[in-house]
Amino acid sequence: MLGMTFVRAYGDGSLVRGMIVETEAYEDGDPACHAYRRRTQRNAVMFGDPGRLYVYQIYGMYHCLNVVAHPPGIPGAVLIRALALDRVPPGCRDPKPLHRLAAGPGLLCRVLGIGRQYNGWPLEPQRGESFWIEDKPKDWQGEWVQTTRIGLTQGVEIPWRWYLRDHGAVSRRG
DNA sequence: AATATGATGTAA
DNA sequence: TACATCATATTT
Repeated sequence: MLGMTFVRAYGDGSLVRGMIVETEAYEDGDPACHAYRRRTQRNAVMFGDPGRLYVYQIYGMYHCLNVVAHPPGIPGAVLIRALALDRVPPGCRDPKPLHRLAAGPGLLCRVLGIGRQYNGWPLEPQRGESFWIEDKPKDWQGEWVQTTRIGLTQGVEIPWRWYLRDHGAVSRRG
């Protein structure tokens, strides 16, 4: 998904695009995955159709955005950790430079107004508010770096974080 | 530059 | 009790 573009369409028809510059992956059998133990109300979307949004709240004040990645019945998702936005989203009051506005999973949800109301939403254009992902150009080139995931206490050693090398919108390097 | 802490809701 | 975070404060 690195290099692809996540698009947020608002009810008034305006769009904000963000190139995906940092991701993490979570799957069945992975102790850091919310679906590690069993299906619950919170993680149910991860057991459903791929290409839907899995949005959860974390630490009481942030949300994180994932894309369901496996066939129905097999939990797994990709956490979008950072986006390089093409413009300042409507209503944004964060004074940081554009390339830092979505540099982190909690930040990108906050600045794009993504909360649990979008849990389970399909990734496809539709009337009103919607979300989709656009492929990268055919000639697109980018070098990525693979590391361990951030903020975990379980599955710490699994190297399932990727980010675009030298991109300013990455939340942190290393 | 690295480390600590508080804000805060909800799932396990 | 722990947590897929972030901003701010404090210590190296």
